[in-house]
Amino acid sequence: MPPTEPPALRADARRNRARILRAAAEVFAEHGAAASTEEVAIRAGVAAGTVFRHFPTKKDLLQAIIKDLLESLTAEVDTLAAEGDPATALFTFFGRMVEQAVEKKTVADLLAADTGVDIQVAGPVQSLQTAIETLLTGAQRAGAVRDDVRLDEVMALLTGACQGALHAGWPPDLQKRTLTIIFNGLRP
Amino acid sequence: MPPTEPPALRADARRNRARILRAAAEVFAEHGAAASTEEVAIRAGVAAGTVFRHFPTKKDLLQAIIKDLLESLTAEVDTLAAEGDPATALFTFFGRMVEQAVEKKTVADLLAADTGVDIQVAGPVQSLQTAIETLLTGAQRAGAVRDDVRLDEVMALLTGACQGALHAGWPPDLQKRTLTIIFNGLRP
DNA sequence: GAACATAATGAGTGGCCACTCATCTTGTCA
DNA sequence: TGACAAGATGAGTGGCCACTCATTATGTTC
Repeated sequence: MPPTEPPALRADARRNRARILRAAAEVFAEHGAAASTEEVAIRAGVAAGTVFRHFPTKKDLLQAIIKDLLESLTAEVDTLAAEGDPATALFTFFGRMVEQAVEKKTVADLLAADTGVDIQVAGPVQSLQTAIETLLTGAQRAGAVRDDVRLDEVMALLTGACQGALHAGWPPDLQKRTLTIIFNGLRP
Repeated sequence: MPPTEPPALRADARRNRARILRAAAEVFAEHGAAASTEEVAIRAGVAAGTVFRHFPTKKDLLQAIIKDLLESLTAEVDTLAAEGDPATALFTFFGRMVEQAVEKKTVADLLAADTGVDIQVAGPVQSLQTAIETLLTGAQRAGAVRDDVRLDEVMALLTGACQGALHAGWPPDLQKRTLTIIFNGLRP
């Protein structure tokens, strides 16, 4: 059996935990992983100690946020894979991802391995990758992407575009034009 | 007249200044802009105070390094423009730049505007851009790049590739394959 | 080679930030 | 409703780091 379920949280604890997660998502999105835990506590309307009671380490907090983010991205990919046109779904996702990167510094920190992509988030990362792989093979079957393009190249282009867009602050139309070039490179 | 030339440095001061610049280039290349000034001082074999005598602010030191880097990159572009095949010079430079980014975190910090691309380095940045523009128009005249590709798109792809390569630590063959896709996207 | 300006030194200083803990508060449950 | 465990609080603590300054050393000049 799993090593004994932890006892249920008290009502106020559950409420505060949720507040902290919401606040942290906002703060890290705005200021990146460099934002202070104090800032998160303030935004959550909670004392600093409370944050550390729920997340013993800043890294734990960051990884909780990143895990959520990964899961929502994976969900988005799954939706696209199920409902979208296979010939364009991959490209649509690229656009969405770059948009997100510009508005959420968390995305960049997630992609920049140094912040600590640890065993804790390895699973979600894997899920996202396989979801994207589905998009890729779908696009290839539809003849929208060259057959010799591999997943790691797609991931590389994706991280490059996100990092570039965030750090250099690409305006929307530059995002579009740049992605168009990349898409051209992917097409047969 | 320019507001009075500062008096010549003493011999030891000149020597130490050079040492500090060399040490800083190494340290920032290895650890990025986050490296401490203390570390630079140690590597230069000099007391911390001496570093601050020559560069009153850490930012000043960083910008001096970045300025050097920009100038050497510009020189490299100029050489390529003068000697290389216009049809491939732009692509060659892309490869060189990404290589550099992987081995020098300074490059990434330079491209990540937040570290402080200030008026101080605006000139060198401009020079590099115009040099790259020469490469671009050369490649377009040679029919190697589509005519509707603009400089800002090339810069965006370049920063994206560098950021991605550094942060995700692309191995050399992934660098090559990814750049190939980008080059495909640029071709007519 | 003495006098003096210029430079080097390194032990502070202050600020920021992750993290702790003794104390007080509050939800829970009999 | 009272007792108690679980939780919240916020003033520390320690470590790191940019930057300072009184003191000491060294190049330069006549």
